[in-house]
Amino acid sequence: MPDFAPKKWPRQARSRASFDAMIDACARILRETGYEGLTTNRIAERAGVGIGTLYEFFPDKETIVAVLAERQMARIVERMRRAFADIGDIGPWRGVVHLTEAAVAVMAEDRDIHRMLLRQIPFVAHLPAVTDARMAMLDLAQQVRIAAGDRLDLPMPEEDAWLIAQMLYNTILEIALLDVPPARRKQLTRELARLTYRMAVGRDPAEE
Amino acid sequence: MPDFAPKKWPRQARSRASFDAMIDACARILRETGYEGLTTNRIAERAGVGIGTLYEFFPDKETIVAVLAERQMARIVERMRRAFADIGDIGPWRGVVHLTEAAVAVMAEDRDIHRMLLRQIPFVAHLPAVTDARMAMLDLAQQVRIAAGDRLDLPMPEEDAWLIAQMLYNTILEIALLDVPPARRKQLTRELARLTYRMAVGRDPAEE
Amino acid sequence: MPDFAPKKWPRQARSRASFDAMIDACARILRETGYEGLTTNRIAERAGVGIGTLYEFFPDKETIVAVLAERQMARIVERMRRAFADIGDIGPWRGVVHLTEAAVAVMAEDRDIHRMLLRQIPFVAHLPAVTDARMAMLDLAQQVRIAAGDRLDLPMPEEDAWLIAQMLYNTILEIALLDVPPARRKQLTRELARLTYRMAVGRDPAEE
Amino acid sequence: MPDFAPKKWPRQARSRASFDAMIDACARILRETGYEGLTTNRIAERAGVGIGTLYEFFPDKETIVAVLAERQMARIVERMRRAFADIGDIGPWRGVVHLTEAAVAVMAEDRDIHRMLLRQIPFVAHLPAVTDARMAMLDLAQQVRIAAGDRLDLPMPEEDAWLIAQMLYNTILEIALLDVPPARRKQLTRELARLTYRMAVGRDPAEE
DNA sequence: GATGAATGAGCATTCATTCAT
DNA sequence: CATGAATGAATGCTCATTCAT
Repeated sequence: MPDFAPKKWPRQARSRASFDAMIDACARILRETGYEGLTTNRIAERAGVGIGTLYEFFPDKETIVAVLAERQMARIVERMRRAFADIGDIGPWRGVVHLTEAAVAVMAEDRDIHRMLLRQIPFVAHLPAVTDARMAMLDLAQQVRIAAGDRLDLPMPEEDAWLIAQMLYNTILEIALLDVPPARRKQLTRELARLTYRMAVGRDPAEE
Repeated sequence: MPDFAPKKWPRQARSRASFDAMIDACARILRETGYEGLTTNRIAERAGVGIGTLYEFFPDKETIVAVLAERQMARIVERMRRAFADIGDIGPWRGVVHLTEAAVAVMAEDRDIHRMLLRQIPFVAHLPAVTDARMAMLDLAQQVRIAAGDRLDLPMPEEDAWLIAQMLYNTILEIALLDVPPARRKQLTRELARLTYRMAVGRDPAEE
Repeated sequence: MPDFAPKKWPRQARSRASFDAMIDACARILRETGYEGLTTNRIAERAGVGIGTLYEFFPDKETIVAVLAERQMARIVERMRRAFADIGDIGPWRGVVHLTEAAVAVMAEDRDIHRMLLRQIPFVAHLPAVTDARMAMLDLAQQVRIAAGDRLDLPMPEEDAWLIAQMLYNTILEIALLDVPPARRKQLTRELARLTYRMAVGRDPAEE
Repeated sequence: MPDFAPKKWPRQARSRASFDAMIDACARILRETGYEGLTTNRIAERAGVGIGTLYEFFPDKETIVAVLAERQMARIVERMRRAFADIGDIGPWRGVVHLTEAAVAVMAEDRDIHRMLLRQIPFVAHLPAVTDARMAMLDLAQQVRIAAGDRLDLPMPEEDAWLIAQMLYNTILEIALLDVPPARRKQLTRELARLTYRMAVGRDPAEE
């Protein structure tokens, strides 16, 4: 797996503007035409820079996509971090709901770009930034476990956490990409939280 | 969404051989070089037929992939059908385990091809044959519900079934594609069954 | 210049039916899709015969078109022959008008097919059948000369006849292919006859 | 009807050279092999540029031909303009002769290329540049009328002018494409002028 | 540092024609 | 006689990438 690193990072303001414009153009083209409409020449054109400049910063097309994906994932991770900070002592069940809702919300926000990135461009799923974010679901799973106090009595804690993380990641994404009204999405999200709680704790949440 | 139907189906033995050889060559090239190495000329060459013959049967490259995917999905569906027939009265918990194991087993069998098809070629996920198979997971979810003997008391049956189906499909695929020893895969599968049971029934299976 | 002769002419009724069906299919496809939509496979299909049968009769695609063109030209020539026979002693000016009108009428009748044949398929113009028909205009030019009694006093009779023939052929075709109401076409035709008369005789027709 | 415009016009000297080389290669190949031997790869090769460069400037093969045709037509129009300017007060009959001779001369000059362009490539006839040049014959027809000093007394001035223009355009082209010695061509041209004069004025030119 | 003209390997696809049955 | 499955040379065109300016 190549590492998809830019040839150089922008140092000065002007460079940074070009760099960002290219990432931005990439996102816009992706939204408008999908991955098969994405060409390096088009990116440069839409970014208002020469094609030569593009290759000054990026070694190849994939890297531009990778950087875009990393930025998106960073946004998601950041938002999740805040959500974790939020939960305080609102209680275990409400904590789970809050985290799940936060996750669905961030991914749903830039729905189109995430759909392209995560569903239409195979190599993106293998980007460290993405697999890391995915593995971050383990924390959520862990959280549920804690929420349950000491009652988590699954026989294979590690494996179960991994499985729950898989299920959460995929289903959160699935819900987030759904083209339905926000209310509907919230409904499904809550129900997903309940199922997650059941999985981890073995019974329904007492409260609510 | 085009319908990816062959221009014509083979009628005679000779045609059938060519047709199958092309589907087969497609699978082999996919395994060896991935989707970006798959070209119509290469398929024809590897199948030992002229490129013209390929276009005699298939209107384009995608359709060959689609037919390959359909065949694979048909194999899976068939195997699942047999698994459903198997369960008889082995009891609810063992039934769930049996079905989950069967699902993982079929998908794992042709692991490489399924990885390419379902993870590397975006449009395959939208093929009717694939979405149908995916929706068939609803049956498995339903089965778990029945296994629970009326004890299923989730507040939104339809939504919950959909969610469970999503989780099962994605996680089964995830496990099946894992490059681990069969024993490990079996372990994870069993654990997935347990989590599924918990989700649907709200408690651990009594027996085992 | 190849001679575009069929490999064999149909001898029996069944053959003749196939042969005609192919010529016919050729005309229909030409009308519907133009020359670039004309393929031998399509001709065979539309004619309801196997592609092999087509090549049993015709050595190549061009020959089919050539035979179609010949048939059309034969129709034209035949009609012109009748028109010549018609004129009798209706007087020189009316004779010229009659012949010109007849020519425009035949070509206009199958306007679409003639447009394709004579304007879209370059080699058709060089077919003997076509150049012959074209040269037949010399007769019409001659007729005008006779119509003028002995007053034709052009200095280069042969060259003038050739020039008049060129002008007549091209302009008759031009008028015939015009997509205008028949009345308009008739008007232009009459006017063409007048100009022709002027050219050949050097003054306007006395009668009318 | 597409508009056959280049994707971009050459701006710098180097571009201009490539551009012209391609148009030139197109003309050469046309002369040597006819339209069916004209392929984009061959044009690029003969022009000494990469095939990519060709598509940098032209969206498709047709457009190259169209630009070549436009250049040829421009040459013709320019020459005709000069011929019109020439006539001054040389008298009506000599004016007509001069214009007709000029028209035949320009077209005959690049005989081979015009034959290919105007007789072998159907779509060229429908190019604005060509239909415009054709309609310019109306001016010549008009000129003849003026030359006649008000004596033109045809009943349908507009229609007659159109008819005369058709006859002139087609016959001038016919004469120009003839593979005969220049003297012969001149002879026919003069005779054509005489016939035109007769048509328009109704009598032979007095002078000469 | 930025540019953009130039590149060319490579791809999907067509269609006239053959020949074994 | 008729067939139609099979052919493959050839075509138009794309696009990631380079490098001279």
